[in-house]
Amino acid sequence: MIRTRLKTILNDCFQAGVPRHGWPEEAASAFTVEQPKREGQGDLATNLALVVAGRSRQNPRAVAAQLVELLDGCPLLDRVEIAGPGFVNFFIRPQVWQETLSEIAAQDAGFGKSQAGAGKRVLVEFVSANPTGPLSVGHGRQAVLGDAISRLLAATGHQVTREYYYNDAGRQMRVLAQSVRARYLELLGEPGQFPEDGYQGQYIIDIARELLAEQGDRLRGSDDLAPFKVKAERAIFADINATLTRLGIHFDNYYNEHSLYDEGHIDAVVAELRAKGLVYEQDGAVWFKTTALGLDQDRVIIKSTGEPTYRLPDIAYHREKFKRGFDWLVNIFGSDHIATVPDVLAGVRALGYDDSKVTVVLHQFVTLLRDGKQVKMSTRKATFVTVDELLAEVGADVARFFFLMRKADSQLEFDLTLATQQSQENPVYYVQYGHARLCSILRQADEKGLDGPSQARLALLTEPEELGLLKAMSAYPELVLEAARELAPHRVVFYLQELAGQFHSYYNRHRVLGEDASLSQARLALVDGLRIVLRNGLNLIGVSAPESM
RNA sequence: GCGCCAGUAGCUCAGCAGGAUAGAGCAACGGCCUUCUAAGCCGUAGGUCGCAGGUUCGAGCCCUGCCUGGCGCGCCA
Repeated sequence: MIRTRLKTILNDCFQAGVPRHGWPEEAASAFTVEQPKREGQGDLATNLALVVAGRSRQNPRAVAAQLVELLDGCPLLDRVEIAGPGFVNFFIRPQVWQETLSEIAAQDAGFGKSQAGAGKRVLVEFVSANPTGPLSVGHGRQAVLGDAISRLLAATGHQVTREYYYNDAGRQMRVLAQSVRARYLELLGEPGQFPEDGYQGQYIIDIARELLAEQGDRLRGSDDLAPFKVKAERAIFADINATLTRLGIHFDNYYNEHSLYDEGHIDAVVAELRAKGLVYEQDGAVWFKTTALGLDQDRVIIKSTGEPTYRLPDIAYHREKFKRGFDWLVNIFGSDHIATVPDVLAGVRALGYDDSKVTVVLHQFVTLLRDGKQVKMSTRKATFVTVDELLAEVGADVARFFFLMRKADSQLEFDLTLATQQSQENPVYYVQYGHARLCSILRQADEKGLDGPSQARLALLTEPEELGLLKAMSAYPELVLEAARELAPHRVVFYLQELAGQFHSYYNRHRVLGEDASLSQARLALVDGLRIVLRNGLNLIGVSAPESM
């Protein structure tokens, strides 16, 4: 917040410096304002002089001196210093930090939100697991990541639609239906039908058992897979939705791949690509000439059996996303889908859409760790750990927090031993406990009949820890903007851990409710502000902010 | 063979559009509860940022090559 204000002021100074000192115009967007790492280097610092000097062969310290002169009389600043190779360090007046508390209190739940993405319609596609089985921990990571990214985008003013794309036709579902039928027949005393690549999980048997209860043995002789497919799809989708709900995730829309066929979009895409000379027949299959679009090999889009490969509906689906009027398409995929991305983007480009409006967030895999040892998982043997099993152990808050502790690019090691500890080692509770503590102080003040938080004497907040907290709180809106820009919710998680830590430290050193009534009121204002920021941050990642623990 | 991701403290990971003397949590060691919640705090120790070059005022971050691990390279999704 303060940083942004200072940046604005520096932009003005820069514009003044261009004619007056011959600063190079093109450096306008290159300089930054940051928090220095070390004590004594001010509250904020800029590399403006270094950037300007680097592009105009001037002495950086001389440019810094010119900047300092231009800044003369700035109301935010207590003093400025030129340091090192030409950094300009800013010492902000304490009052400026203290006043942020009034803004936080006034904005309350709105603090941290912005309109940076106003008017931008963005579609976030994630999970998109076909209904063949319960969600695995890998899906869990994706679900939480997609949801948190959606929250970040919404908090920055984007108009967000969360969408789940699925396919209930095709080979996978056929095998699923066959698996259910085999289990059904086994229950009727006819074993031996289980398909080679069938789904082996217990849930298939459960579905078969339900089917048996509902239908008796009347499906025994039929060759029709439809009843098995329909039953399995319904049961599994209900299960998936229940899991997502437990994780606190809802979708605005479920997009069925099949509708792309029904509405003729698949044929239309093929026709369009064919008209552009990007399609040809070979070996009985239809190929998409991706080599003409800069890729290293052509790809089959319709198999010789007449069935499209996943690629074709994927392209048609993206075409529909654009046609539905979205300005930005964000896809969250597991890294095993990496190979499909270039093909889809090529298809989008070939159809005349701007593929720079598609952002793909690829996340790496999840491994589970228990007692320092990796938990072995296999999809085929259905020995993978499901999100439901995970939730039964650790709960939604912990699951969400842990899934967001790493950036998407990093593999995520989920330490179950740490996650199940209801104690100090667990970072989730560390942050939540901070919030509960803050609420507790406010409660105590209320119960003791003390005067509540007051903005009247904020000037009393002069302890280094207090100013440190105010600075951190003031940085929250920028943090949200950056996390949204980078689609990186882990930034919020790290911020919260840091802020909670600063507060715990402050709490142990200074007393909020003390003898001095004015000081207590000012500190209560600080406490209330912290409560708001921690709560808003936790909301942003979908983790609850308990008022007591 | 090719593509993408990763390689930073014993372990798991941050490092914010190239910035100043590289950070956190866990584990280890030593302290702090008659006072607003000890699910907390304070302190100690811990590093050739995979390796080698390059770019520049400045590189963990950018470029090139190599090494290691993960994921892919299907008429599976």
